[in-house]
Amino acid sequence: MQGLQEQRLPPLLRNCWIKLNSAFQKRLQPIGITPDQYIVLRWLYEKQSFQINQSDLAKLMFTDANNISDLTLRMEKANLIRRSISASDKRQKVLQLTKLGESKFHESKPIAKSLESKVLAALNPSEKEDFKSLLSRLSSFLNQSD
Amino acid sequence: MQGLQEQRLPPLLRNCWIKLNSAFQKRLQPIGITPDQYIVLRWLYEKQSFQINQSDLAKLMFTDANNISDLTLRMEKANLIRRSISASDKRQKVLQLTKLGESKFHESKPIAKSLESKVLAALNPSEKEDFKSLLSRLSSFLNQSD
DNA sequence: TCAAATTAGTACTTGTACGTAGTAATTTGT
DNA sequence: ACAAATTACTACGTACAAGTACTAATTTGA
Repeated sequence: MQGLQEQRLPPLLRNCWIKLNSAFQKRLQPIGITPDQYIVLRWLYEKQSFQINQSDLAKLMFTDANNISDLTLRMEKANLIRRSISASDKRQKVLQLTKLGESKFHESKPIAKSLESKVLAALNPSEKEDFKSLLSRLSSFLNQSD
Repeated sequence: MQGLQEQRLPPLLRNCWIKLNSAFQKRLQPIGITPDQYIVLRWLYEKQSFQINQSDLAKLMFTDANNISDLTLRMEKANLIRRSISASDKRQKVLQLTKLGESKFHESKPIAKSLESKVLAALNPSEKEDFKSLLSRLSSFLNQSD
């Protein structure tokens, strides 16, 4: 009962994403954060000079308010971020890194980089660009066209 | 606060997979099954002449015994499949489509096909092949190299 | 042959995706 | 100015990914 080599696009995409995410998750385990939490830390670090609220973060991460609400609640409990009511709009919660969050981000960043390099090493330089560009087009297409 | 156009491989992969899966999920909603359940129905239909147990299915779907255990339990409750103890090895559960499962598979198949065509329409014919071949190589690489 | 290792499946936990429905704050339109 | 619409966030439910720990059945090896 060996698995056939799967040729269809959806299972190929699924498998690439799940395995990549899982590899990252394993590598982050000693640090005690998850891949999604790393992405939050990265965005908050890169956007430090802006006031980022949960709805901004949802857009940046191509997800929705529900997921961000859960995710940021878990991260607040883990003392990775602070959530404070915005002065200008009391509906909004402004997100900021804590010291712990920032330090875990710096610990994690080389892990993320090295995994990405490792994966891209499976492709030669021109293939890398082709692949990213195809993924990028597909991603835009899927984001607009439901 | 507009989202930057993301360039890194992992978020691109993540977004493609999640949006594709979500589009499929929406289209399957009237039928009352999920994308993963569709894949199970498809494998059981294609492998009808073999005895497929949960561990076989886990390999075919590149997942593990835990997920298959949950998934097949839900599908058994929904009367989409039957799970019977194997005569030759009492640890194994042999999986079979029910009438309902087979009928929902036939209803879903055109939906799956049309979504795949729609997505591939974002790429021209040579790009399609390149893309699948790159995904396929990445998938193999990730499956072996942890 | 019989104890040890392996295999098949389940139970439980945490994190995430996504749907619906809800509250509270803010903006819009007349 | 004020009712209606919109926006920001939360609560709750189901499905799924992945880890650990467990039972029971089968295979192995000295």
